[in-house]
Amino acid sequence: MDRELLKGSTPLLLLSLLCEGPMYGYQIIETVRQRTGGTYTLKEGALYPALHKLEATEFIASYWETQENGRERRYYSLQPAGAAFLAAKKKEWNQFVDMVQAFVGPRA
Amino acid sequence: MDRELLKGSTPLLLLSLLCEGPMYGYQIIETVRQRTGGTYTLKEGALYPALHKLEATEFIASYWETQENGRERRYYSLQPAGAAFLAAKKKEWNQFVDMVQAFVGPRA
DNA sequence: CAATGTGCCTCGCAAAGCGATGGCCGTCAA
DNA sequence: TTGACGGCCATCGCTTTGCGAGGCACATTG
Repeated sequence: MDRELLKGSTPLLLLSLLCEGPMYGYQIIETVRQRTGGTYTLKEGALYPALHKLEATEFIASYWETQENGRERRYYSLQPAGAAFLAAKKKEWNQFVDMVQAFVGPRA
Repeated sequence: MDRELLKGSTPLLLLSLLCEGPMYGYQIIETVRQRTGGTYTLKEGALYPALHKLEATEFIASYWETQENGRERRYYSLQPAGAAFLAAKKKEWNQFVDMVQAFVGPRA
C-alpha cells in the first residue's frame, strides 16, 4: 500500500477505531493488521505521534491500566470533541472519495 | 479539503485525466476546478512538480505546441508505461478505499 | 497604458509516514 | 539461571508531498 495515500487518513482510522471503545497502542496495530488481512500494517512511527497529537487536541484521552501480571498499558479513549471531529472527518472523507472517483471512474 | 488526504492521490488524478487525452498544465487546473465545482483547486506548486516527476519516469511525455496567437503551451500525454501504472494505481486506490471504509463504516 | 488573464515554473516551509533504534519487563524453554 | 522472544511504550532523522508565495513572459481588453 502506497505510503502517501495513507497520509491524512490515519486520524480518521484511529478515531473510528476508538469509537468502538478504548484501545491501547499495540492492540490498535494488531487490530488493523488483522482486519486488513495483513495488507496494512500501521507502523509505530506513525501511530504514536498521531495518538499523541490527537490527545494534545483533546480529541482522545489516555489512562494507564495495570494488567494482572503487573505490566502497564496505555489506553486511549474517544472524547466528545473527538466524536464531533470524527463526524466532520467522515464527511470530508466521503467527499474526497467522490471527487477522486469522479476522475478515476467508477469501480472497475 | 484536507491537504493531507490529497497526498498520493495526485498522480492518480493526473494519469486519469491524461487518459482522456493530452492536456496542458493550466487546462488541468481549470478542468479539476470546474469538475469539482470549485471544491478542489489543484495548486501549481503541486501540479508541476508532479507532472515533471511523471515525465521523468516516462509515464507521460510532453511536447510544446504553438497556438495561433503565437503563444506556447506544453501538452502532456499518457504513455504506455503510464497506462499500466494507472491500472495498478486504480487497483491500489480501490483497495485503499475499501480498507478505510471497513473501519469508518459504510457511507452515511 | 494599465489591469487582467493565460501559461510556465521554482523555492522554502510544514506535515506526516517510515525505518531504525531503544528500552522495559514478563514468560518459557534450554 | 540464562537467554530468546514477544508484548508494549516511544523517539529520531529522512523522505515525500502539497502549499503559499514569488517570478517571468506575453496577449487581450478597457
